[in-house]
Formats: sequence, C-alpha cells, structure tokens
Amino acid sequence: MSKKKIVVDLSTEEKIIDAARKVFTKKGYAATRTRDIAEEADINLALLNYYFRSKEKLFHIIMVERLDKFFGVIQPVISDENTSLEQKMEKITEKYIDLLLANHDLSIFVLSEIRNAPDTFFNLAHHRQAFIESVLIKQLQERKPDTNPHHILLNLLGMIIFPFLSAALFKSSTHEQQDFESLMLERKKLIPKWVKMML
Amino acid sequence: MSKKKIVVDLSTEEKIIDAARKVFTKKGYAATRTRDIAEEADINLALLNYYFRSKEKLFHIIMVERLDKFFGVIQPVISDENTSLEQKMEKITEKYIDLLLANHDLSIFVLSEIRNAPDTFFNLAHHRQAFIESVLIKQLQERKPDTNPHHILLNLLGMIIFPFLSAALFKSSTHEQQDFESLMLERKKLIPKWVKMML
DNA sequence: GTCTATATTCCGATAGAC
DNA sequence: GTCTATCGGAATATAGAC
Repeated sequence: MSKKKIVVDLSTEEKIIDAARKVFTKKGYAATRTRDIAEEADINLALLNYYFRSKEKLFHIIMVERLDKFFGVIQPVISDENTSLEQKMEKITEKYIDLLLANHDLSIFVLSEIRNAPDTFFNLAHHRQAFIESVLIKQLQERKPDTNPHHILLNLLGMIIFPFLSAALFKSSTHEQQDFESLMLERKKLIPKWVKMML
Repeated sequence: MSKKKIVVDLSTEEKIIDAARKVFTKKGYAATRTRDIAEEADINLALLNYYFRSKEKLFHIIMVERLDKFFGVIQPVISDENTSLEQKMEKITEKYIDLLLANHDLSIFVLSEIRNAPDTFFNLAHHRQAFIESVLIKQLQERKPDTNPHHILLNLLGMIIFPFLSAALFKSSTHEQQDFESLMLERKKLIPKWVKMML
C-alpha cells in the first residue's frame, strides 16, 4: 500500500521512464510503439515527446541504464585486488543469478538490441575495456598461463546467463516457472564448483 | 565462378527467400522492412507480395527453417541409442560450433525472435519434446541420478552458444574477428573435456 | 504541463498496365 | 511474371488551445 502510494506520486517523467524500461525491455526497440509506452505510463502520448523529444532519445536513456545494470554487478568484483580467483567466481555467480532472477529479460534485451546499433552509439567501449584490463583476467593468466583466459570467462558467463536467454525455448507452461527458479538457485552453488574444476 | 552462375540462375522465389533469410536474421522481424528484402533480392517490391502474400507469411517460412537448422544439428545426436554420453558431448560440441561459425547470428536470431511470438505460432513444442524425451537426458539421469540432468545440458549448450550470443559485446574491431574464430576452434576440443569433468 | 487534433513520414499491400 | 504508381493504414512527432 505504501508501495502504491509511491507509484501514484511518481512524476510524469519518472512514469514515462519506468514504462519505457518495461516495454522496451520486453519487446525491443523496433517492436515497441510510443503509444505502448504512453499507455503503460498512463499518460498522454504527446507528453512523451514533450519530455524526451523522440523515441530514439528515450531508448538511448533506457539502453545506457540497462547496460550499466548488466555490467554493473560484476564490474566491482572483477576489479577487486583483494579477492582470490575462487572468491570472484563465487561472487559473480551469486550476484549475477540474483540480478537475472529479478530481471528475467535483461540479458536477452541487451544482447539482441546491441546487434544492430553502431559500435559507438552507446559507449560499450568502456565496459569492454573494464573486462579486458580486469584483475580477474590477470589472475586467470597467472593461474593458467597456457590457456586463453577468455575461455574460462566465457564458460562462467555462459553457464550463468545462457539459461535465462534460452528460458523461452525450454519452458512452455507458466507452471514450469517455479521449476526454473529453483533450478537457478541450485546453480548458484553448483556453477562455482564446476568452474573451479577448470582451473 | 560457377558459384556466381548459380546465383544468377536462381528463380525469383528463391532470390526472395535468400534475401529474406539474410535480412530477417540480421535485423529481426520488427526492424526489417519488406523494401529491404526486395532490394537485397534485387527484385521489385510487388513481387514479394505476389509470391508470399505478406511479410508475416514470409517470415514464418524463414523462422521455421531457421529453427530446424538450429535444432537439427543436435536432434539426431541426442536421440542416438548407440553412442555413449561422452561421445554425444563431443558430437554436439563439434557439430554446433561448426554450425554457428558458418551462421554467426543464427542463435541470437532464434532466441530473440521467440520471446514475443505466441507459444504455438511456430511448432516449438516438438523441438522441446525431442529434448525432454531424448536418450541424452536418460543417460544423464542414469549417470548422475542425484542431479537434475538439465544442469549439464545447460552447461554444455551455454559454453557452446553463449560466445556467439555475446560476440557483439566483446569484440569491437573486425580485426578481432579472426581471434574469435580461432578461439571457437579451440573450444571444440576443450568443451568436451570440461563437461566430462562434471559427470 | 497536459490535453486534442493534426501534420508528416513511413511502410505493407494492391491495382492495373505490359 | 514483372513492373510503376498509388492506396490506406499505422506510427512518430508537433501545433495550438487550455
């Protein structure tokens, strides 16, 4: 109920942002109509352009925000000088699965929207850079000098993220929704074990 | 040169299908304009509707074809009664990586187009069924009766497919294109080793 | 700031000549 | 079967009153 009050009290600008995040994330840029967003925000269509000028500008705001969320969970972990490789694996798995359980379609959104956008449209470069120069990569190189550190990173992220990307494929009924969630909770404990075996 | 001759000799219908596959796969249904397809096929826009009635019908054809390709590689492998678990892991890895190297954006296309489509629009059900009732799942259950077989399957597919899904994120310049390909070739040998450790 | 009404552009689809 | 021309609808964006 206090929750509802908060929602009602949102400024128009915030209502539009919230609605845009929801609709864009679910349907993607091209399939989203500004009318969908206006309806979801419960505001007049003209207000969307009054506040954000264009669909593209509004999308850009949402996309940058989503990218920050997608990369933000692991960024502090991978650049931590004071934790071991093993601790990093555990942290990344736990944080990431929690994030994706709370934001089911975040990863499919990020990955599918990036494919057309020109390289520079969002500033992806600095996210990428953070990975390449991370402490995590250095630690992997020290531990296994003979194998490309990206292999382990791809394995870790693949095991974490792929289930969410493919969920639409493998679960049909909503009844299986619960099964999916408990499976992911199991994976929080299992994935670090599997990855450690690769080191 | 004989290749070029073949292209020139394609029927109009085939030219449209080829162009539709290319454009839909790259941009997705919503972002694709029928004009893009016509231009890519080097034919008149009206011909597209003459042969296929509508954008949606044409897309349906492409989508079913892409789904068959995406699932077709592993379907015979997972239902083979005469191969061991280990042999199946090796086959799946090899066939899948080869497929994805030849069709870089196949997986991101399939996964992102499915999210909005109603469950029944393409017949996904039988692909799903083939997985659930596969020999592979049975073998996993026998080998590790205490753990959900889907874990291992998600790990295998995640390690194989995720690199292709995230490629746009991690490689910026086209120069890194070659690095990516050789990394994937390495993974053909490494992934089966990692997965076997989980058994 | 918010609304109604409308301008404008874009896109899927078709009519009709050849 | 293939083309040109165009229709009709949908979607983004704006004008102008309140």
